[in-house]
Amino acid sequence: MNSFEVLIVGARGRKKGSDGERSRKLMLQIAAEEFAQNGFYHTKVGTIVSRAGVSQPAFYLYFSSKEAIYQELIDQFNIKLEELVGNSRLDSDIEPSSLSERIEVGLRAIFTFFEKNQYITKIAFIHSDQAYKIKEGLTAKIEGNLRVEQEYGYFRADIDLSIAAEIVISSIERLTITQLWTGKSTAEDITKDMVQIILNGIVKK
Amino acid sequence: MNSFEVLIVGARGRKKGSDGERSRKLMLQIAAEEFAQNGFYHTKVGTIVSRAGVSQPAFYLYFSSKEAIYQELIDQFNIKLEELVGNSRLDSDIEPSSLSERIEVGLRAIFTFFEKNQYITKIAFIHSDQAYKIKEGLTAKIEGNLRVEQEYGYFRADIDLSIAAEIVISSIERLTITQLWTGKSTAEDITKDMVQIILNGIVKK
Amino acid sequence: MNSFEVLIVGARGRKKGSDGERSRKLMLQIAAEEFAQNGFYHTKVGTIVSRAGVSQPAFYLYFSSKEAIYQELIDQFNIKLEELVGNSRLDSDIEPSSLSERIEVGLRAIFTFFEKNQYITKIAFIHSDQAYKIKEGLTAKIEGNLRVEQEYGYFRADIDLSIAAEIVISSIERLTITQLWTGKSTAEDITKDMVQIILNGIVKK
Amino acid sequence: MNSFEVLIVGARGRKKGSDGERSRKLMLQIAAEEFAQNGFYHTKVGTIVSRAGVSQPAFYLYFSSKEAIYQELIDQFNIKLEELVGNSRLDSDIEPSSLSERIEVGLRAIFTFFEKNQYITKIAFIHSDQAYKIKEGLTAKIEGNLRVEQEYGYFRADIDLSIAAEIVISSIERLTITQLWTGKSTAEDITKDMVQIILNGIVKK
DNA sequence: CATGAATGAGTTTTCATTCAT
DNA sequence: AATGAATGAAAACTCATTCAT
Repeated sequence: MNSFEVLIVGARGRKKGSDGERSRKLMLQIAAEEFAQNGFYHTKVGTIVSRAGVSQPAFYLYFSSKEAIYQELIDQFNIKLEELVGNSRLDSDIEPSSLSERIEVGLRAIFTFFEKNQYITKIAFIHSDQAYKIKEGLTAKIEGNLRVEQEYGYFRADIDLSIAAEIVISSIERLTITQLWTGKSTAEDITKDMVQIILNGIVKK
Repeated sequence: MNSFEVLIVGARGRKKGSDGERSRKLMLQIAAEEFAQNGFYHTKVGTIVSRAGVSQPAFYLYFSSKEAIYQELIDQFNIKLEELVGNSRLDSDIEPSSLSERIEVGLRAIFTFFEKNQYITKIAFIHSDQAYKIKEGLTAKIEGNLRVEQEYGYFRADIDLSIAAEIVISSIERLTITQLWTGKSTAEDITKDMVQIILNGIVKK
Repeated sequence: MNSFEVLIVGARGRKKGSDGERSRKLMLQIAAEEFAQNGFYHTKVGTIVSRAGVSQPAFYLYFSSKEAIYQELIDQFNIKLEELVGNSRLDSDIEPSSLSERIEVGLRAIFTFFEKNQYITKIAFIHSDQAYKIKEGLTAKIEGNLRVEQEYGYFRADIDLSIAAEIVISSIERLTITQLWTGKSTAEDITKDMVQIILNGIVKK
Repeated sequence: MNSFEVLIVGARGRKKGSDGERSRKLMLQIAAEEFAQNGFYHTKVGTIVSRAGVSQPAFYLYFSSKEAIYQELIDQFNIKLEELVGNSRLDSDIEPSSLSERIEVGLRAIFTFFEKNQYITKIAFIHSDQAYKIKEGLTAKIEGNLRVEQEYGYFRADIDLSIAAEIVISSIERLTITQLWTGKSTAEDITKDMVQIILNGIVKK
């Protein structure tokens, strides 16, 4: 930045990066909403910028393409998800709490996360092309956790844990959509019901 | 008509399934493949017609719009699904066969159906806007069936059957995609594993 | 027509030209209605044939193009109009009837003609590109008639008869549309009112 | 900005009438000409933009559709016509000038207006679907004016003024087309001739 | 006489993206 | 940091017309 530019910026009294960063954040936010509600193709760059009150070129100042902003939202989701599940290391040192309680902790965390991040979850986890990969990763994680429990002898040995993990992940997805996001049920209740069924089954013993 | 023409006509089968009907069927078939593989927006009418070896206007001879042919494929799925589950009346007179066997019958039928109708299932059941409604209907059906079993005392009374039904439907969807369509597993095996887990849970008793 | 064709026709038992001629007439009729009501561009060949219950190629069996059938309707109008005004030779041998009566005869004939031939009048006289020419011809005719009367000393010498003729022709057109075709007035009444005004003016003397 | 650029900008008039506005005006102008000369259907958006030296999308930057720009021209005509006739309030206090002079003033104004606004007059007043309505409005206005004169005793009481108004309006239209726009006659002369005939008729007294 | 099937040649419209300033 | 103005490239759709039978 040469002295001339400094003068300009000084004259306009900009806090460094402030205005631009605000536009950028705003567009991301609006894009999340639009993509989540209308999907990638029905979301127009024009809609995003006009809702953000900026011009079309402003969009390309911050995002290289429509794909890019979409991807950025997916990345956002991935990072947050990583923060969530990366930490939940249910490995070897299993706590003394009851089995279902332990599992509920993780499940509830996911539901709560999906509840709080509805837009990007919808985009990344439900609709994007990468949803398959993301779910695959999460499934592997869950399968890993289940395997630990199995090795500890909590679970039956004749269960195909990859199938079990798929059931868990798909149930999370669907219950999030049909129960959580519709307000029909809370993260707490869904978690309880789900764990109950998956751990013990539905058959009367 | 000389003998050569006779051959041609014979080869083309002019009589059975008029030319028009053949073009129509062909386009539907190609469209199913394209929509399933590339989605609605990436599927171009131009691709469908060129693969079908006809001109663009020919498309509009048989379908009023791109949306219309898409919807027709969804309707096709819905009709076939209705034929499948409409008949599976798990009514009062429950047979003496074992519980899991009974349930497996229905589940296997669905997996087999999804296996045989991969394209339209992908379109209608996985990707279309109406997928939500379709699943809702199927979920209700499953919940109804479960409720009958519950009334017969086979299932625990404290289970939320709507949640159970959601778990079933979402598991079917996911396992179809990850196991069945990838060839990782057969309808038979998936059914067995799924029923095992959902009926009895994964916990060692 | 060779003997083979004769056989075919004979076999089908067709009265010569009957069927085809009927289709042709029917299409002309429908076309007249459609063109009059919706104009040239909004009238589709497809609409004409489907209303006539025939196939598209049948149209081209009788008319070489959409333009051609349109032109044929205009020609129809022109022929009929010619029959009408060609005869009305108000030349030298002027009858002893009163001036206005003489003029009314011609005018009433035109209004009645337009009333009976609404569709082709609308097409040829109001909307077609040739309307200008047709009106020009009719205007010249009227001017000719007026000139005869003028020479006989019935009309003022300082009147520009070409302007007068234009006023007559345009009034006929407009009153046909707004009074006659809407049913607001009859040919008889319009004629009287019009002649009254144009002969004597509206000023109180 | 160097002195050359200054020249250019000056030449292009960047400040006054922004570039966009200029493109818009230009397209409106060209469209008026095209629609007037070739009609709605033979006028292609492609012709307008290529004559304006811009790309097709530029058209849609300023007009939502081909219909829209057509309508805008009609609106333009209506507004201008309203300015013209809205003011011409022939109210109670009729001036001492002669009757024909009074009427000539209004008529001449219309002819002059049509002469100066040939394109939009052709479009809106002659060819558009709304021409009928527009003429209806103008006819009512004229009839109103005539009625005032009639009440003042200038006109005969036995005249159907709605018919008279129709004659006036249709004559204006026709004489505009055949005399004014062809250059055969001037607004001044046509007005005189028309008023003469309509006020006093063509009969020698 | 008649048609089922098909198409050439447009035409409007859309949208992400960029240029010049 | 920002934008007014513009566009390349496609896409869906239409319709008069014709071919083969």
